[in-house]
Amino acid sequence: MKTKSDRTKQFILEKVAPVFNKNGYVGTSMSDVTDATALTKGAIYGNFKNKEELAYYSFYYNVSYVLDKIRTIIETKEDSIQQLLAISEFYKNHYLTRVELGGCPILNVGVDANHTNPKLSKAVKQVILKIQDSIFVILENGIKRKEIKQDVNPREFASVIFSLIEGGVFTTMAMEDNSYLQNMMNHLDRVILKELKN
Amino acid sequence: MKTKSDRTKQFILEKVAPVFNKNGYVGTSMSDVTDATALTKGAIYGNFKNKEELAYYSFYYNVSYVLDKIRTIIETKEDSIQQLLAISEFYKNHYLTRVELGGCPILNVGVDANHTNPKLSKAVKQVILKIQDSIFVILENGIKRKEIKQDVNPREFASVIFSLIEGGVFTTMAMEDNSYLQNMMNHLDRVILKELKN
DNA sequence: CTTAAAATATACCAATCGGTATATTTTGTA
DNA sequence: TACAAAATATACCGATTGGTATATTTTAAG
Repeated sequence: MKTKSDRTKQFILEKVAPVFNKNGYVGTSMSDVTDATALTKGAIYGNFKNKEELAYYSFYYNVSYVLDKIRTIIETKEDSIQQLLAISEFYKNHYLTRVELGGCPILNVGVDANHTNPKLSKAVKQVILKIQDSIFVILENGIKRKEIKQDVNPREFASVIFSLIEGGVFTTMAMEDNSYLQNMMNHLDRVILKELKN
Repeated sequence: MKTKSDRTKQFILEKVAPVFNKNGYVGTSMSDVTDATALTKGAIYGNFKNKEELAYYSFYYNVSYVLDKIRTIIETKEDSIQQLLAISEFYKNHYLTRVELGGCPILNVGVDANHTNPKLSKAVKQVILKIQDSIFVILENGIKRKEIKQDVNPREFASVIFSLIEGGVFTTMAMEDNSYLQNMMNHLDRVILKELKN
C-alpha cells in the first residue's frame, strides 16, 4: 500500500520538478518550493532531506517523464530504422508539449550543474550514457538484422544522434521557435535514411 | 586616451566573465565578483550599474572571445567549403582551450537565462541570429560561386550547422569528454562534403 | 607640490537564503 | 472513539544576498 508520505512525495515532485527545470538549482529557492506546492517547510523537509535531494529527484522525475514516452513509442516498432525515425518524429511534435515544463532536463541540468553541483552533474552523465546506450542497442540490432549498413560505427553514431537532438532542442528553446528543432529532425531523418539505412 | 575607469572595467570583465560563464547568473554572487577581482564593492558598483549589467557585459565579453577567433580563421579562407571546414576544425581543437573558461557562453547563458532573465535571454537570441546569419552568408556565397549545390537551402542549413555545433559542445562539456565534440565535427565534415559541396 | 575630481574602500542596510526545533494537526489502528 | 504515531505548520536561526551611503585614497591637471 502507498503511504501518505509516498503520495505527498509524489505530489511535491509533480509540482516542483518543472520549477527546478525552469529556474535551475540555485535559481530555485525553498520559498519557490513551498509556493509551488502550497505546503510549508515542515512538510517539505519531512519528505526530503534537503534542497539537493529534492533537485536530484526532480531531475529524475523530469527525465523519466520524457524517456517513458519515447520508450513506449519505440516499442511499437520492430524495424530499427523505423525506431530511429520514431525518435525523430517524437521530437518534431515534442516542443509544444515540453515548453511549459521548461525544456529538456538533461540539457538544463547538464548546463546548470556543470562547475557547480557534482552530484547533479554525475546524475546527468549517467542518464546521457544510458540514453546513448539505448540508441547504440537499436543501431547494433539494426546492423545485425542488415537493416543498417554494416560499416556504420554504432557507438559513434549513437553519440551523434544524441548530440544532434540536444542541439536542436537547445536552439529551439533559446530562440522560442520550434522551426529549429524541426530543421534538425529533418536533418536527422536524412542521416537515418542516407547514412544508416541499408 | 583610455581612462582609468575603462581599464578597470576591462580588468573586471576579464576576471569575472569566466566566473559568470561557469556559475551562471544567480549562481554568481557579488562576493564571487569581489573575490575574483580582489576589488571591493565600491569599485565594482562604481564601474557597473548592478549585477545584471555586469552579467550582460560578461556575456558579450565571453562571446566576443570565441567569435573573434573564429572570424580570423574564416578570413584566411576564400572558398566557402574551406570556410565551413575551418569552423569544424576550430571546434575540434577548441575544447581544451575553452574548458577552463567554462564552455560555450551561448549555450550556458541560453539555458541559464531562459525562464529567468529576459534581458540576457534577448541578448542570447540576438547573438544566435547573428551567428546563423554569418553562416548563411557563407552558404549563399558558396551557392552563387557554384562551390555549393544549387538546391541547398542556406537558411535551413545555417540553423542545422549552428545547432549541430552547440549539441556537440553540450555533450562534450556535460560528459567532460572531448570525443563527443570530435564525433560531431566529423559528422559535420561529412555533411559539408556530401550534402553541400558541389 | 597643490588640489579638485575621480575612483575605490568601508560599513552598513533590509530582505532572503537553506535549514531546524518545536508545536500542532492529521492519520490510521485498536 | 481513544490514542500513539506520523505528518505538517509555525517560529525561529545564523549566514549571505544585492545594493547604498559615506569615508578614504588615488589620479591627473595646473
